[in-house]
Amino acid sequence: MAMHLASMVHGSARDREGQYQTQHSQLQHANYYQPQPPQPKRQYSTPTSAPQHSQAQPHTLDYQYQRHPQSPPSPPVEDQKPSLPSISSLLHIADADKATSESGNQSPRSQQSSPQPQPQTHHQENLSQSFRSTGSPSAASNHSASGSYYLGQPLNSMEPHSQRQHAPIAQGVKRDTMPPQSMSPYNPPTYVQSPYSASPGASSVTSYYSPEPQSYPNLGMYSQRPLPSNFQPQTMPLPLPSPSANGSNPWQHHHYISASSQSAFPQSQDRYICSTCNKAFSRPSSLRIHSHSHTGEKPYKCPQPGCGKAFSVRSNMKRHERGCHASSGATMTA
DNA sequence: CCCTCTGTTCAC
DNA sequence: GTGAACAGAGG
Repeated sequence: MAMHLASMVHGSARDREGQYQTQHSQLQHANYYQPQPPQPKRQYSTPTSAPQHSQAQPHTLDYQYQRHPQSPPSPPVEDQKPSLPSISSLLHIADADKATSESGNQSPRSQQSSPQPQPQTHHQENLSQSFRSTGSPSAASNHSASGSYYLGQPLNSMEPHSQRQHAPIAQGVKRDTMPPQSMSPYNPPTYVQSPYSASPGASSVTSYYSPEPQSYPNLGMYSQRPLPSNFQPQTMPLPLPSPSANGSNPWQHHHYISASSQSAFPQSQDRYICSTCNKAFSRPSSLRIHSHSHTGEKPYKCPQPGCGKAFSVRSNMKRHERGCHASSGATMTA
């Protein structure tokens, strides 16, 4: 797959000008599709789902979608983990004044490299990541091991259509307690690099697609649970506990579900839960697409010149083309 | 086995 | 006409 992506990335973007269907390539090309650049006005806003983004796509939430639930992008904070204070600084400190207790905070330079507002952020990050990982504190330190997405975005926008047909699980769980701030582990401040290809792991991981102009809200937004839809979410130690404070990890004792138990449940069940609306999906990709409804992301733009419409779902865009530009465009190769 | 992509279908 | 979810196909 990786190679596949890679190949796509290579010769795609321009190859299919008419198809603009290389999301993969998008990650490399900031302008994924926009055959026609001039589209100053917003086509429309989605009143239903994304109240806030009406103003602009650049959302507050970043969504770095990593394709591997189990190997999320190593957050920059981790990457650029506060390196130990340089010896010189230490010396300096010891020498001059320890009172400053520089050691207490991040090394000065680490801050510059990773604009981490406060250590807390890091904490919460781990927290949000870990709590669903498996409850294993160790997982917290390296959430990459866990396979969990979490869709936790500031928007409280509940699903407009409210769980269309199934709202199996999580319904009972109240995430509202989740403060937006704590929700986005990887906040924009964390990445200052280009919004595109924001995925920190882009370098190493085949961070395939990051079409949106704004970096992905990231996995922080999603939660993948190894649990069946019928499994009660009560185990979810979500919000409140501020374990980091006292060191006693709440997750520690709360066991999710044993492997054996897991096997008991069909894995095909909805395992990916949108933390925003608690809707469950059986596929990560579905969840990702779904997330667009919350974020208002519309990565797929109608290639037809003059038509600035954008869609969050590719097939919808295609359909739009067929329907609206069938006669005019016919750019569709297929 | 898991994932993404695409087309289809439903609901508004 | 469009948003959104599902299911099948393909990798």
